Amino acid sequence: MLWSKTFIPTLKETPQESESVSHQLMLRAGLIRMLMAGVYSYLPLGLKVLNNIQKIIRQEMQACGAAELLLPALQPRELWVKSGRDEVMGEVMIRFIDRRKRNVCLGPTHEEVITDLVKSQVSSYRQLPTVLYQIQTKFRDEIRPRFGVVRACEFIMKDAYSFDRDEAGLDKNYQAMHKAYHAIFKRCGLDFIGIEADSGVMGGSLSHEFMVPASSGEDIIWRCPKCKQAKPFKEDRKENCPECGTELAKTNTIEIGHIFKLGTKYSDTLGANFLDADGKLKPMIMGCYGIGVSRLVAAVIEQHHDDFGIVWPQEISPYRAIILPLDVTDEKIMGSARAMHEELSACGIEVLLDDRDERAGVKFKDADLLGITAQVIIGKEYVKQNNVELKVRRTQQKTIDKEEAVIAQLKRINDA
RNA sequence: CGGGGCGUGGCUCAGUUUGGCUAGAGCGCUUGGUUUGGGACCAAGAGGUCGACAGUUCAAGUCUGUCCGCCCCGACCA
Repeated sequence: MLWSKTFIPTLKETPQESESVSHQLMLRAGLIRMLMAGVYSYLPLGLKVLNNIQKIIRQEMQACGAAELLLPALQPRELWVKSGRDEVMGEVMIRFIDRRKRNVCLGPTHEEVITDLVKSQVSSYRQLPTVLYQIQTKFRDEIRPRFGVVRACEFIMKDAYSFDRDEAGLDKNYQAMHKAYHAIFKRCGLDFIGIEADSGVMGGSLSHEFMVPASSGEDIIWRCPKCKQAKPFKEDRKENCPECGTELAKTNTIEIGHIFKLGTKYSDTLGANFLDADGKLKPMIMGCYGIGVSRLVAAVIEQHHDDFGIVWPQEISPYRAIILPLDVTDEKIMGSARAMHEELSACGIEVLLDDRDERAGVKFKDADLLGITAQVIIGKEYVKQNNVELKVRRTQQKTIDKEEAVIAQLKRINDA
């Protein structure tokens, strides 16, 4: 991709509309722009990161046997009245009346819709378990949207739902999801904490939250600074670590995922029953599993940045590399840059070529700000010997090598 | 919703305390020239209902009132 053909409006100065690091960097690096409080546009670079995260999620969901589908965001309010959550959701759910005078709402989550769907299509124990998921936009009229994409009124969520014949089946699916979540967050380069939690409005017996330590985090967790194995706590119990006695440390965190054992809460209220082998009608045993996909982007940046900008973890970097020809009027430099761009693109490796007629300093600053994992710098002196520089964003270390060698190295990194 | 802060070209801000002539700066943008390895320099330009409405006044970016928007602290959550 050529820089001139995409849309990456970078900001030299920090916009005053933001206070958290991730929000500032997302604005400065041209990932997002605000339309109104809690509502954001994802620009090409932001969308690329989002897509990379979604790709990881899809792979791990598939690995644990979940099938992808897409449910409507526009829903009949009636379903929510039936489940009893029309009242529970209160002002958070956006409701309105359409031209046919139908009472509708924008889905803040999808337990009702999925249960209604599965109920109408599944009637036998032979069809269970069924595990479905979607990646979709949710609408929540938050009391106070903040930290940019971290608490937004319109955001992207991955939500999965399991339907089982019995508790044992639910246990199995719950464990599989728990494991998948670990895999997803690890691949996103996150340092995270799994913690047992309240089920809240979702209801049900057991739930786990996945928390990412970040200075701007809204949730506080207490954990032992010495032994990481020790169970973390959500409330201030003023206790010392049960393992080693050390005083617990306060950690600000962002919640990026939450999984629940719902049991029969929704199957009961919405009548999702199946006929079991013993000829008896029984309610399906449910679980639901959410990941805040757009919020994950912010969480990753909170953990992966330095004074110069974002430092993307390998797998979610919007591009594998950014090529920086330092003089676009120089035939040799541009020839080399284009050749590299073409060869890597031909191998399916996505690279960004900064073809802007800007001074070297501007390109260096922007490249560091964007945080793409590798930078290929092509300057006048090196290009004479067909050499280019490869800079690793994370370490800022540069190595000089032949063009072909750098291409080969980038291919190796991509395969890894 | 309660508490605090802010609103002036695309971005960052000065000017508001103490009202006064055609509303400023830096960055960005356009044109020309000189530059060219860490956000260059010179020159000439374009770009503004000073958040909105109402009021006070000879005169309002500046004073008063109402409203709107955004940010931060609390309850909610992925």
